[in-house]
Amino acid sequence: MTKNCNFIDKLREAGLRPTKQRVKICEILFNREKTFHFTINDLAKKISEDLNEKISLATVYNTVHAIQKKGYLKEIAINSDKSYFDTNTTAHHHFYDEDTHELIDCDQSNIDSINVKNNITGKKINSVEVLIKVASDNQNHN
Amino acid sequence: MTKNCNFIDKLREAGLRPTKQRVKICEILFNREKTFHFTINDLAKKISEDLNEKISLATVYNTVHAIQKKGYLKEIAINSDKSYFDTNTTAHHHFYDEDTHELIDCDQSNIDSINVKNNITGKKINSVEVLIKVASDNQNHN
DNA sequence: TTATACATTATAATTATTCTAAACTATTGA
DNA sequence: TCAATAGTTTAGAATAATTATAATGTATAA
Ligand SMILES: [Mn+2]
Ligand SMILES: [Mn+2]
Ligand SMILES: [Zn+2]
Ligand SMILES: [Zn+2]
Repeated sequence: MTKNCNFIDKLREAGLRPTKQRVKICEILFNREKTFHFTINDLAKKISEDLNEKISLATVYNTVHAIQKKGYLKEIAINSDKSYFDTNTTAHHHFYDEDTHELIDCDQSNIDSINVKNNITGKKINSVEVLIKVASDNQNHN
Repeated sequence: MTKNCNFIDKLREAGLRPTKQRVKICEILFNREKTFHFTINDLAKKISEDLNEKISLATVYNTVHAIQKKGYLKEIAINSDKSYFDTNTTAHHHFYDEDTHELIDCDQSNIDSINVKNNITGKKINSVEVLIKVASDNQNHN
């Protein structure tokens, strides 16, 4: 998923037409070693930095959502200001740095597996995820 | 915190002038047996139902944020559409019903205490909370 | 190659939230 | 008691993220 291969086939397999814009966005998102946590704004900024041509904001939204619906991106709820997306689509936990507003993956081995003893009746569990909010150690002591 | 007492003293203790609007909002929020999870919109709707007089939306926002800053309300990040607030300010986990968009407290005894083995260097942990997303058992099987 | 379905785009609309500034009210301390 | 003051409420404007619209452009199947 993070190899420098062509995304034309990948997109096609997902039933998404491999347009220039989609291929470029996939390159940015998936041609990397590490997980990428981003907001639409982060991505749009990265596009305009990396690219000579521009991609309209509507297309960035459309493409990210299309890729997400196919299961290649995960949306993470951190605050109500904006949506965060994650190229790591596996079930995993996060650190959220309240100083930098940065999301950091928390290795599964870092937290023992969570057992929910009693679930809501008639419902099935879709995900169980931990959010660890961290901040600088030297805070202002009023 | 959930007794039918006067909120005039409570607000005053918190350094908030006990205005008519604030007292009314506190009654709605805290004069109840169970935890209340709500969005600003939920609360505004409840106010207009319960009350003959109206409270402006700006005041609802102002008041909820003022109460939250004093530590009597907690903000919960569930999705990026809107903010959720919680009258239960203790550290606790949640179920989120993706069908009804309802937040439900998860009893601490329902999940064994979570131990984060390795924290981010130079940061302190402010909270560790679990979000369990649930949905109806009988989903559409395409 | 051509028709068609799908995608991109600029721009408008929507929604949650915050800001502004004027009118109002609770509190303080003469 | 009662102004002076500081804080509060309010309608409405502004902002910011996101979604909708509709015209134009492009990928693909036949
Ligand atoms: Mn927010
Ligand atoms: Mn949204
Ligand atoms: Zn992640
Ligand atoms: Zn709760």
